[in-house]
Amino acid sequence: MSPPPRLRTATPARRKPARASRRAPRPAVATLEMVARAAGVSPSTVSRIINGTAAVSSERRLAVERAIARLDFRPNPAARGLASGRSMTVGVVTQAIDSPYYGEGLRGIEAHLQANGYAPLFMSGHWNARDEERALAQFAARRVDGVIFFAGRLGDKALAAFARLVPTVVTGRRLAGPGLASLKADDEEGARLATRHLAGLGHRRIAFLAGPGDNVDAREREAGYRRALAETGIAFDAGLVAAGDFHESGGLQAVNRLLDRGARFTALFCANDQMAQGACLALARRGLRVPADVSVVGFDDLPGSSYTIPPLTTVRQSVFALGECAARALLEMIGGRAPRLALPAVELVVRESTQRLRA
Amino acid sequence: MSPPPRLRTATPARRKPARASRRAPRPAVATLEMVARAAGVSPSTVSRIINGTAAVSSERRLAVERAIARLDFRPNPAARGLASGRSMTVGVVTQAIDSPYYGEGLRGIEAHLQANGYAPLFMSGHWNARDEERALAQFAARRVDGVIFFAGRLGDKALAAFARLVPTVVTGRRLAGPGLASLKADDEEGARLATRHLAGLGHRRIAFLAGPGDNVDAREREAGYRRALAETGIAFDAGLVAAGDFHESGGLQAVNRLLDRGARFTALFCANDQMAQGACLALARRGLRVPADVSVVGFDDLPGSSYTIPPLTTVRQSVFALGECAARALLEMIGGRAPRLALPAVELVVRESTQRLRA
DNA sequence: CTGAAAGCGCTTACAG
DNA sequence: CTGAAAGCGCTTACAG
Repeated sequence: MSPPPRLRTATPARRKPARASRRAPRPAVATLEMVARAAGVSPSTVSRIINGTAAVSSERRLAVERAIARLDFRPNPAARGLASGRSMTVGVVTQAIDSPYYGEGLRGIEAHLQANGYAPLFMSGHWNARDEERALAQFAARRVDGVIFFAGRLGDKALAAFARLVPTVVTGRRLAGPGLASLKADDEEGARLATRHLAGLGHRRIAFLAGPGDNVDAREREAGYRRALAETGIAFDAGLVAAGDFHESGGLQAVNRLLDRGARFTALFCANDQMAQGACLALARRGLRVPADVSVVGFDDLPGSSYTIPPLTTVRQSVFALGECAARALLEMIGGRAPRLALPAVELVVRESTQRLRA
Repeated sequence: MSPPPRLRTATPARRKPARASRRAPRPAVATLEMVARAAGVSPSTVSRIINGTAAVSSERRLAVERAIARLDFRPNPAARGLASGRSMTVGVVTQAIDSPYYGEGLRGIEAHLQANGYAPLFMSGHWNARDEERALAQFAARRVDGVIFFAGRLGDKALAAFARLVPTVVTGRRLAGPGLASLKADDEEGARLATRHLAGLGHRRIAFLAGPGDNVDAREREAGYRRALAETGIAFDAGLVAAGDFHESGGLQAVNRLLDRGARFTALFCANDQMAQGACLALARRGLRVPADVSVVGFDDLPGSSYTIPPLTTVRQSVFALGECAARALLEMIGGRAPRLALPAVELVVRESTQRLRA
């Protein structure tokens, strides 16, 4: 594209005209200097008042505040960032801005950031390290004050290296270092809860749809499944486990494979809700009713999961809270404080896709 | 919060030290001046090369390009924005960053913007004019080069006024003016397609779950429903229409109301997929099978709608494409060109929630 | 408590 | 084709 022309809001780098023409068109936005002139003080003073960076006599303060209001002055963030070295902006590497799972987390991030005067800059990583790296590079170039790395595939090493330059909090893995903090839900505990719920209902043949093997959450969920089996005295049966990919289609295919190879089960724990949804469709197609013939539990509690047919029993970990906590921790780090890394506990949400095993 | 301390990436407003200490810690990022020095040219020349803003002798160009690569130089956007009046940033007012419906559109926007060197700044309007106004004010303060107003409730007047300051494209309504363009899917046509599909299957008693009355899309979808009825010689029956809110819960309640008042219908067209999902649950609870007892059609084709039980027949309007087109149109406006405002046509996606009326 | 001045890292008329 | 210089709109040491 050819370079775009200037906008009406532009502030061209042009020398001031020797003398302003009478009735020059009012510029689109006020500058600090205009406020200072209107209030009869120096720009420094206006800056100090805006930033609360020094005590100022109350009369001046009043005059300045009135001028700000009258001119509807809003500091230019670019100028501010350039002068102060702070951009009041936080980069967020999100894997897919439209993910039903992560979306809520972005909202949590946005809410907390906004409440503290920061603005999020979202960039999609598309679940591949190259795009993630590109996003980080862009963020560095834009001089963000910090970065939230919401899940993703980039290696721990690369992340740690980046964090030395820009304070970073990463989600979905456990990792720490200079400028780096992490936040991780207790996926194993959630999976344990889910599986024990099924066992408590009398089920002994509990199948499991696993997530991608290179995903930490997925692995921990499998660990929780196995731990719960052990705790309830059920022998692990590899024939009841099928690999999935966290998508509906993967859940559907996994159930088909399970059924095709003659696996017999009365309950099914899926490593996430999307797979559970696909699994339910596969079961329905095979004439198996949920929960009459097989009880199904998911994981995540997606927004839509209380309206599936039947409404899905699942494990909730508030992704909104995850986003909020990540943002909070990051701002704490930016502020030079120790980040609080606690997350709300995971909990089981019992709905209508599970029932007691009929004798 | 107390003002955060400077970051490692900061560029503090401090006088240069009288003499640099030997072995000063290498600054986190290179500046244009460093590149210029390394390449033995003036900063102006480096700037011109980067911006392709003037012809430069190829030897210099080579030297500069090498210096840029070696120092991994990336222009500081804040400085750039301040000097040029262009921020290379576009504000996007999104209603809910985690909406299953709009998410895909944000991806479309992001993709097109990124491909053209722009970065999106997302801000949630939460479906209320006050937050939307706040977002616009923030965008103006941040000196974005343009704004995409993705649906929303703000009045046409206010939007038109804003667009005089910053080029704006709005979706979900028809509106034009200085600096303002709009993009609107043909909702009426989509609804007409859906209803005619049902009529074509032999259904005569086709109920309708309407969306919120203050929503343009919702109103157009109702208009399409009525037009299709007229075209196929079916009398409109107000008793077969129930008000909804575009959410699952609203769809569920609307069906309950319909059934409670004894409405009889063999088909149901819902103004969006989320309501269709709630409607299906309500029908299931009343012992009505989809599609055996009632055929159901939705609108939007959400990512999950091919995995509902049964997979939902619906109307697709590519929201991704909508986002892309909006971004394209905006960049065209920013570039002083006439925006292209065409959108891909809506289409009916027939799946398993509809079937021919049994005699 | 307050102002004058330098500086942040760029872009771009201006003058060769 | 190229450089020196001014300017964008702020912040902040420095010096009262």
